[in-house]
Amino acid sequence: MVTAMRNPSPGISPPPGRTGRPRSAAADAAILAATRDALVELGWSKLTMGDVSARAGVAKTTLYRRWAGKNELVVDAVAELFDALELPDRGSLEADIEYVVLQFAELLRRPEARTALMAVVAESTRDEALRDRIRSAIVDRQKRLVVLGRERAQARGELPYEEDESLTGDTTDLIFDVIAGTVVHRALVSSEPVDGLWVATFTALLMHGLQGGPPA
Amino acid sequence: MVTAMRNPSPGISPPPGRTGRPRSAAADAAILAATRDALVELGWSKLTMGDVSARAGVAKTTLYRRWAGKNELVVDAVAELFDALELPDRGSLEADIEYVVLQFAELLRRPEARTALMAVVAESTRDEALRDRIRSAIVDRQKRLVVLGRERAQARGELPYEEDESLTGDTTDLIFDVIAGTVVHRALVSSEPVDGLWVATFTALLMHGLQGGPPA
Amino acid sequence: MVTAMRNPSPGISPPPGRTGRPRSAAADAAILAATRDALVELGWSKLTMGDVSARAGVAKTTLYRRWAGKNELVVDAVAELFDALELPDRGSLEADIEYVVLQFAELLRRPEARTALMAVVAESTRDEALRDRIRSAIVDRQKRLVVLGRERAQARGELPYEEDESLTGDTTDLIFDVIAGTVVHRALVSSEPVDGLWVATFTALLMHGLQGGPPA
Amino acid sequence: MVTAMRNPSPGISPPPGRTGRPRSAAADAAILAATRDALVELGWSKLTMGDVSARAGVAKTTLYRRWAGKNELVVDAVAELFDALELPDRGSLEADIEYVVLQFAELLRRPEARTALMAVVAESTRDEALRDRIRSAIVDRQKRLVVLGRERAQARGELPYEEDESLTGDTTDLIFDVIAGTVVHRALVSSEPVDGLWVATFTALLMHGLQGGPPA
DNA sequence: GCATAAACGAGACGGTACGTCCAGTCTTGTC
DNA sequence: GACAAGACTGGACGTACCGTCTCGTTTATGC
Repeated sequence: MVTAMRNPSPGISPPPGRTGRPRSAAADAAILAATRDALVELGWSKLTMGDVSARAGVAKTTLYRRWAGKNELVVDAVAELFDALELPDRGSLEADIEYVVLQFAELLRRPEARTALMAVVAESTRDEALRDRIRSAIVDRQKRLVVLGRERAQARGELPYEEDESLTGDTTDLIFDVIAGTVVHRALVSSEPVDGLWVATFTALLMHGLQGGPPA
Repeated sequence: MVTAMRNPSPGISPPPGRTGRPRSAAADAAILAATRDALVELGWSKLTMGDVSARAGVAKTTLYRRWAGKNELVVDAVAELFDALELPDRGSLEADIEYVVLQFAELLRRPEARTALMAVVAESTRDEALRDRIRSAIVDRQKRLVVLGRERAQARGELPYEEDESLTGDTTDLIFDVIAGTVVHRALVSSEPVDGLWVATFTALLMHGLQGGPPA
Repeated sequence: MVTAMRNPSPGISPPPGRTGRPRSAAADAAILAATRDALVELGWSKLTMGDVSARAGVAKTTLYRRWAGKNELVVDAVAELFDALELPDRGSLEADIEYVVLQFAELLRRPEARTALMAVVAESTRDEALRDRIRSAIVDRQKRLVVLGRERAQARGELPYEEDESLTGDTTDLIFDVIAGTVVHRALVSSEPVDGLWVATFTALLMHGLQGGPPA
Repeated sequence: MVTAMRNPSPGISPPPGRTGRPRSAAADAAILAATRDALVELGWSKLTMGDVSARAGVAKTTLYRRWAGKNELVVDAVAELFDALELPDRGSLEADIEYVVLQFAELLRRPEARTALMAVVAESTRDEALRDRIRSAIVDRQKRLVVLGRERAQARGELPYEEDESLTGDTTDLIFDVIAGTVVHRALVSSEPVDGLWVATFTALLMHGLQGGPPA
């Protein structure tokens, strides 16, 4: 199982000054939990900072001392949900892919995950800093799954080793975009179920694509 | 060129009663255009109904008489952007796919399209009616491209005819989700460029996947 | 009994042109009745033109064709309530005064009368035309009661004949203002009951004032 | 000179809790002054909460935090105008009455006073709480003038001492209603000038009435 | 008897204000 | 100096009426 270390202190860090009352560590956890609860109940657009602070039993000031705004707070609040994805060895590349796709689809059934993910992506289209934050907190962290699956498949002989190592990253990115993008689109845009049958079909397509030879 | 008929009367339709002053048709066009302009300048989250009405030279009441809110308005405003996608015959399936992917990527470079699409999808995670609206106004309309490309490929002998006709729809949906989802994810989530090289790689993967034999 | 002719055609009169569909007489009555009903139920400030038109089964246009606005409409609607005041001969000046005071107080207990009277007076402080309309439609019409009561009292020998006829009007006005003003103030500003005991006390004060000799 | 203590905290009082930022005292003064200015310029019906807040340099929220609405705000804003009325000793009851009547008439020439007074009275016909507010903020406070004038007149021997003390309040109320009501009616309803001649006539009537013997 | 022309109902229109809600900041007293 | 509390400015919300307008329809007259 892959467990990544997370920065335990989210959002804005305090200056390294030493005097004064230290920040409450419990507050961070309470705030992030309250944010997830509020996302489930209210969704992104009706979630308010005041509501989160009230749920967390914390003053609004405390929120703004740690996060710049709703976007940043929500990214941090949902990022660790995505870290729960894992990739046990199911014996074959095909099984590994099916497993991770189903796992990802299940995550997207959680309202806080689906609404938060799309909302912050939408916001990030006009906000470079937010885009970076999403990438580092969510996207890049999950590429580990693709890397791991690929290494296993290569060890099993299901996939060839990349000759030109400079392309390794590109291929990883492509596979990641195909899997993540297709599942998100199926689940959230087309609004169709990601069930066993569909996953099998999709995986077959992907397997053929991957094994069809080195990309041009 | 594919030209689809659009529902000429967007949003909320007036009751079929015949009396009273008829609604201004010019207002609809002005409002949708103003919405797109505002999306470009302000983005989704800073776009306000009052601002749109002012740009369109129309009273706020007129907006609310026709659309239930910002979500519905924006869906209609951007839907017709997607109708501009087309699929001229480039001679081969591979070329057709590359063309439509590039075209789609170009559309997603328009700020009004990228921000609006993700925002309404985010909202639709808690709003069944909005989800239906997105599907009928945007998603389903663009599946025509997949259907057309596939028919051409079958005519050219690049793809087999589906034996079980009941699967035709499912395969169309899968291809659509893979193409649209992957491009959206690459462009908006991974924030990487959709350039010629990447398109060729992606297309190669897809071609192998499609030709690898009947799915399932 | 005093019955005054009222202008049967309220508000704005149509030009004396002869062709075209004539205005509905029934509409006028329905509108004024609807206005009074709405005043009772909603009061001045919540009464709306749209509501009146709906109650009267009439289009808003029809209202505006006949009255310039809410103020004018309401003045006309309540004016005739005040015409119902009368002054039967009760045998003495004192009894006549008591009778008319009680009658007036009773009128002011009607919500449409009290709210409409004060509201249009308030509006009239910034609207010369409305002030004139109130005066001609309401105030001046009721001075007849003072004139009649005074003539009777003079005939009975209870009051002297005014030697300087140029003062007759002034004295009428003064008595009118004292009676009407005091009753209105008691009922609507001080919010105290105008009952038999109070009326007797007030009348006694007034009697002494009137009989105390010619005003300086 | 009579100076009455005013409730320093108008409108809605904050809960007696002790935490949080205290309300700005300067805001109250600015708001009431802005309200009076707006009344002069716009009159009652065109005065808006938004306009007042803008003039006072204060957010609309701050207004609504302290006053329930336009009515309550205006009562407080004009109440202190009425507190400026005073009753210096002019040497005789007659002179005292003439003085206060002229003073009151002058107050009613101020547009903010005349329009506000009648408007809130009109509204109060359907609003018990507003009626109480008017009574405590305006009406009852000015009865002090009648009480004072009467005491002086009794000290001078111009008026008898009330034998039945339980009637003292009733007589005060009656005199107050007669004076205030008559002047208001003359000025605002009959729209006639309250000049020296009229005041002398009215005062003579009132003097005779008061000296004519104990009422009832 | 048939054209004329105004009145009529319906309801959309551009505006203005409403009273509420939330964002993000500031000002207290307490820890 | 962090914290809870809550008042602060500012701005958008969605609604309600205003008074005007534009339709199609109705209804007295006068040619």
